[in-house]
Amino acid sequence: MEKGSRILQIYHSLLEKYGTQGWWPIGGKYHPADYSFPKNGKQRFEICIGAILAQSISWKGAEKAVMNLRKAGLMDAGKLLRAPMPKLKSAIVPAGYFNQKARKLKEFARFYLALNGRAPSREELLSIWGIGKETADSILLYAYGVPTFVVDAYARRVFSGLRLVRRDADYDKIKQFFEGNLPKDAALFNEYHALIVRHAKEMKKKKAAN
DNA sequence: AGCCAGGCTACCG
DNA sequence: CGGTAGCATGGC
Repeated sequence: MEKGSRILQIYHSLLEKYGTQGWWPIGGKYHPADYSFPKNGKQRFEICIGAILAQSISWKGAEKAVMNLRKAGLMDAGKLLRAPMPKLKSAIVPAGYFNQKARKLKEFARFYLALNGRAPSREELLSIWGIGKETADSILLYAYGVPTFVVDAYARRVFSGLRLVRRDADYDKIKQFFEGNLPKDAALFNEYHALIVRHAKEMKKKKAAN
């Protein structure tokens, strides 16, 4: 069997095994099998902020920081941009790296305002300080519904374990491998990414139990 | 009690 | 160029 053709099969078996995941919580709630988010600009901005806050930290911490920002009235590009640094930093403490992330949020807020409602390109996102490939792709897929595949450490681990990608393959190469062997469908990419993470976590649990 | 989480930048050789 | 220290917190 050719490697690429297994990609869709694996998706179906993961979906059968774990069911729909509802990867991105909106308003503190998960919405499995509903790919219609974001419903408005506020939700869209919040997903972008969450994507930045979630860098190299458990989602739990990022989520707490998102809640704090909302409570502080900062879940708005203009307000976030004008917020005093100490206030911003203290709100995002649970997400770790608060000095760096405060700057990242400000840089993103400025960029977001300048978009004036239009969708950004991947290039534009990558040009922002603090936004790398994975965060850019997460924003495109989850905040804008652009069918772009999000590669993360889990995808690398799972698929190099299956010998389908090289463990040291570069980000865009892995991304192309997925995108080139799947229908270009945002809902599918959304679910697949979530299933990969779910699967990786299940494997880890199993390993820990041994 | 250390390791690792839904990464990225800066700097080193 | 590729490799890696540094960034910070919290859960296990």
